[in-house]
Amino acid sequence: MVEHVAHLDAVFHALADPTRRAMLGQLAERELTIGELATPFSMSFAGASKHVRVLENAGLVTRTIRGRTHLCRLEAARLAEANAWLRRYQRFWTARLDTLEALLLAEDEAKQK
Amino acid sequence: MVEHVAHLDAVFHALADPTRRAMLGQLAERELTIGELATPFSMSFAGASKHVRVLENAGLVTRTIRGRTHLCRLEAARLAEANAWLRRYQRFWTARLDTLEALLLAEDEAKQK
DNA sequence: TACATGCTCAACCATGTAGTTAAGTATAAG
DNA sequence: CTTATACTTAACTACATGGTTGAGCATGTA
Repeated sequence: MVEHVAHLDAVFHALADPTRRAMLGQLAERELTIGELATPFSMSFAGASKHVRVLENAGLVTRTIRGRTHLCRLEAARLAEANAWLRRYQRFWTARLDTLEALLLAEDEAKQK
Repeated sequence: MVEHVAHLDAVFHALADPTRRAMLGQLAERELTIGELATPFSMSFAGASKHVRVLENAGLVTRTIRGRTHLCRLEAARLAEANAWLRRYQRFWTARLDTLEALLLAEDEAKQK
């Protein structure tokens, strides 16, 4: 919980682009190759490839090279970090989730006993 | 839930900088002037002011001009939008919060009766 | 009135980003 | 062996970003 800071820079930057968010949306359905990720967008192949690279560098996507195709998979851990950061502010927009958080903490304590 | 897309660009971009995230952290404690927001950082006043402008443009901060000082307040609605976007991926990193989500839904249904 | 304070704006610099095209590499298929 | 496919890399353009300094504009204060 200390060098996550650099992660957050990369993750939030990666998420700050609609093309990349859409790519993650696709990857939430199933693993896709670079080509499959590129086709929905009116953009050169190389351009899409660069977006994938950004997602990869942010740790949001992992790549498995299989022959000449590169299979991409959604990697959620860094999304969880971003979510964890945001959760610190949840009390500002709703009290409901505070209750849930309390439930979680209680659950954790129960487990630790 | 349709032109939120542009919001998300701005919000995630604003969050992709450690200085700005730290500023939000300060604003979570209490309202602060631009000067107060600037002092913790080894950066010119004008530089800090520009960061605040970015937060403001992203809708994360509102400003109240009071005499010659500008009071800044955290505005959480856009953070909530970002969180809502992330929540769509929660199932990928934990099952626990799915349960909580189910609880919330059940709660909502109970209230609607 | 004069001066200090809080902040913005404009101009500038260095670097980064998003996109392109073109060429190169490796793998699969004929 | 030859060609098509999947992808990367490099070079380039245009523009955004993060930072600076210096000037300017209100608003307090003496």
